Amino acid sequence: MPSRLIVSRELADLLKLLAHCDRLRLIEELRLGEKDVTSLAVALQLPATRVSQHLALLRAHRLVEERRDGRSHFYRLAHAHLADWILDALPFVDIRKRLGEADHIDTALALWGVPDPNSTH
Amino acid sequence: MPSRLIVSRELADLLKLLAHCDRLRLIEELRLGEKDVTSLAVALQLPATRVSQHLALLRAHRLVEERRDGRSHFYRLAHAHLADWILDALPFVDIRKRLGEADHIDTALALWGVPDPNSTH
DNA sequence: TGCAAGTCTGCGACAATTTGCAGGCTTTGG
DNA sequence: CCAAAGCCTGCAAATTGTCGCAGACTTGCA
Repeated sequence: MPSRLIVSRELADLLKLLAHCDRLRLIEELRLGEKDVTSLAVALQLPATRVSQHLALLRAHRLVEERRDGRSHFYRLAHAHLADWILDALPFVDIRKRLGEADHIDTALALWGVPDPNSTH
Repeated sequence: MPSRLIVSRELADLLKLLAHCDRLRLIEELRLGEKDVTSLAVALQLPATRVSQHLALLRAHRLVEERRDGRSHFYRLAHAHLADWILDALPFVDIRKRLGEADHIDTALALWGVPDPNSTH
């Protein structure tokens, strides 16, 4: 009955893959649809090589899918609601860090196209 | 507008914290209520020192809370549905790995007290 | 007071990740 | 066919994370 152990290892691998600032931003960037490497690099202000390396990791674990058109490589999320699941983790973020930055989070959610659950209008 | 960057970093820190087999098992072990360090060590078949170190990390990020009774330290989840959120990630696990282990996952979910969504009876 | 159970922290060796750079592959356009 | 654009991979240095061990701390009990 090493089932729990096996599942835990799978989950840990998945979380390890997601536990990087750049990769999270990539996933959120793909929330609304596919983009090519250069666009992603520009959007995230990162060297294209790094973006490519991160995408290779995500691709190896089947979290993103690739489509080639000409010399551009377009990526999209393999699971449409992965980005949603990630944002669901926000309530678990240590509150101390949010002090003085609380509205940054709402702003960020808005920037990512997520309706603000605290807003009543 | 570095808001997205800030939120991504917070989330990455959180995921990094969760991205470890032992810590995930600890969290799932605490799903149904508080337990002391020795019980956890026995349940997970790990040296108590290691369990303590992992718990210290989780505590530092406010994911678990401590209660001392006598010489035992009891831990409980700070967010009751953290364990549920983690299991929600199972659909994102690379399917290749699940081949030949598919029923391990259902078994594990059952062991963790989660109703099997694939079962209709 | 003294000792043992239960747990925590600091430290050092080992292992895994990250990151930039150099070079290679494929496609487009001349 | 050649050159440039766009992207990928391999490699090595630097950073970060892991894990066991030794020692310290607190509590319960004699």
